[in-house]
Amino acid sequence: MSDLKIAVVNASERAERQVTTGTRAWELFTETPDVIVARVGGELKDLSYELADGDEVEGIAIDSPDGLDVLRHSCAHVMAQAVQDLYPEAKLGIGPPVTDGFYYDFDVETPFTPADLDKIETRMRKIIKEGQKFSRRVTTDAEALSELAHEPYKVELVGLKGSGQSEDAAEGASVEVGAGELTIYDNLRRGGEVAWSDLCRGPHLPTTKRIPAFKLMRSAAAYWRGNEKNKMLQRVYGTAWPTKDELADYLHRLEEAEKRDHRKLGRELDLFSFPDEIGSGLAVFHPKGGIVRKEMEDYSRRRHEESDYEFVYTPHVTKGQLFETSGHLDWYAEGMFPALQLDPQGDKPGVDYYLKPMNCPMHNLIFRSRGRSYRELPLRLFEFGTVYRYEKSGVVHGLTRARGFTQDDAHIYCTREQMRDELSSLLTFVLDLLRDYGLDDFYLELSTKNAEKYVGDDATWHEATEVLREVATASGLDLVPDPGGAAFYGPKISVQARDAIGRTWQMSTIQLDFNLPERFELEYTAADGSRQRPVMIHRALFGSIERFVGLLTEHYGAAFPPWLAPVQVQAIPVAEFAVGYLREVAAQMKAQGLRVMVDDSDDRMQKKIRNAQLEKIPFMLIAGKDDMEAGAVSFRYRDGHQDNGVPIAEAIERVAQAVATRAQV
RNA sequence: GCCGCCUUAGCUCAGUCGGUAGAGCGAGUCACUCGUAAUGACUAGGUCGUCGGUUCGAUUCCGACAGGCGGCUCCA
Repeated sequence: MSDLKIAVVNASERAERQVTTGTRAWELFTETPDVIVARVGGELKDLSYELADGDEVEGIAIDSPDGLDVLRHSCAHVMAQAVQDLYPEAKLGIGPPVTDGFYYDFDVETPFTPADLDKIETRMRKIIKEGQKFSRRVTTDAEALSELAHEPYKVELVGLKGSGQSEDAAEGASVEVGAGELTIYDNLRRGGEVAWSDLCRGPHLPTTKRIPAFKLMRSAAAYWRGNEKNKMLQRVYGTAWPTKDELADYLHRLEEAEKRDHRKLGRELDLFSFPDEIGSGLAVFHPKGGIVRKEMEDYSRRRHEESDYEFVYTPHVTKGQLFETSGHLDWYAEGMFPALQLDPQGDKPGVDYYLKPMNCPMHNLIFRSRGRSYRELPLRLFEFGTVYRYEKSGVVHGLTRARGFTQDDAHIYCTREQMRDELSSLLTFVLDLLRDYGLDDFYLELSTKNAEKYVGDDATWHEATEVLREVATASGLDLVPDPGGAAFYGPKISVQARDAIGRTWQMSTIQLDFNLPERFELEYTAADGSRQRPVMIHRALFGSIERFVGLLTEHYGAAFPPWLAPVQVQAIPVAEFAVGYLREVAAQMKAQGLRVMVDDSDDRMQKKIRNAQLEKIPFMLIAGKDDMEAGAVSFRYRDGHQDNGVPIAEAIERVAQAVATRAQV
């Protein structure tokens, strides 16, 4: 038996240790029970890993990002074991950790019901209680293939690994088969008996008992290897946490998110609806939602005016020829509503008209309507343009994924020399405007050329991409690369925003287009009299106004800041005698353009307060005898705090000020 | 588009093991006039998503379709 020199490291310290041959990683962490795996030389290893000379070992706690992944991955294994215990015919797909949880895919005859999930969960608790050991075993492709002969999907993964394709086999497949050696994990009962085995790269928790808290969430179908041509498997989603409290917090967060659902709030607060009679994915805005939307649009319009955009209007339908020129019918016909055929003559087909899926072809026609000079550039054409896309039935979702929506769309035509300044000021413009709507947590994504699918020459792509990268970097925001993510016609930056409860939404896109200027043969006359092709930039800030209304509804939980609130002030008389007095005050506020309602219903005051509270109105203005005698009013805010006896003029000023500064109250 | 689940009053939901339905909120009327989250009483409101099948009889069972929800795929 010889001695090994190893080092135990963590973020702040490094300790050299001598241990004997055969020492296992767990022996280094007996004092730190929250360590569940070890990182050795950059790779995560089971705690049963046998140390080698020179190893640098870091204990990974269960509540660290890597630790959580291991916990959830192990929990997925326990679930798969439970499923195969209960349904022996179930074939295993893959079972990786995901954000906040895990899933495992199964091929079963009949899909799981909620009652099945309860049974599986009960079985899992039993397995966890047994404290089965996750035991790693190295195997060969041939051995694995024979051992897993009854698991067709695992066999397929082993085959893909052999051909070096495991990385793109499926999202999550790399947790089953890695690039290196092939391993199987046996779950051992106390006596050493093998309870269950699964092809897996690991690492895992030491035992099933180390799963402190979990819950199965739902089952749904998913295509094998994410390809819709493949068979549908049944996917069971679960979540797992280092403590029961964290599980409870997580479930609470989901509940809170549900309360903010814009579809629910839209109905409750009478903002918008989706009448079946109109069709799936097509919204109508009610008066109150109309105010939110109009305020958003009005402010956006004003800012665009200040930034030298010119406003254009274009129709919603057009002859198919336009979309042949633009290429939309080649590339996106499936996503467009079918053609309307006009004026068929006997057996001769008529002319096909299409609802527009994008505004750019129309804007190009405006550019092309007469000769353009370099003196006009950059030319910025802006439109709230309503477009229609035939979204597949399963993806339509409230205002966020609709079949008819309005883009705050602009196309900027500039010279190649102007491109850099234009993009730079554009990004600033975009971020400033989003901030004015109350979003302030952003990062950027740079989508670059897909080598398989693109038009235009490499030099242009390179230049444009680098300009986008410089502009993005200069913003100081995090920049996430999205290699190969660009559309075929040009690279783009997209702005991602985090909302009040930490969810990210893709917001604005700024996209170069090398395709349409060619297809439409756009030209301007340069200073030297030559004809030049302009650079074309597509940009939308909200993407879709409907979606942005939905996003802000969820961001604010419908408690909009006063400037966006459908009703800014609800005036509530203590009793009927105060109605006239409040009408007087309300009239003065209305004269300043404020949105005020006087609740003169015969409800009791308490009920009126409750109603205004439920409607999330920013200012309640209450008056009774005391206020009337003092020429004052009393404020009550959404958080319940009060400010009594405020002189009328001061009260009006307070509200007007909040609206003017777009403050939240 | 694919898989599963769901659809009863304006909203949220009970209910009918096959014999045409009920609550709360909301709406309307009346009474009450009250200082910070629900005053009381009464009234109206449903061809139980649509169409077809089984049945003496279907809101209930079966099928198709539409719409919704959760995922998957997709998102110019």
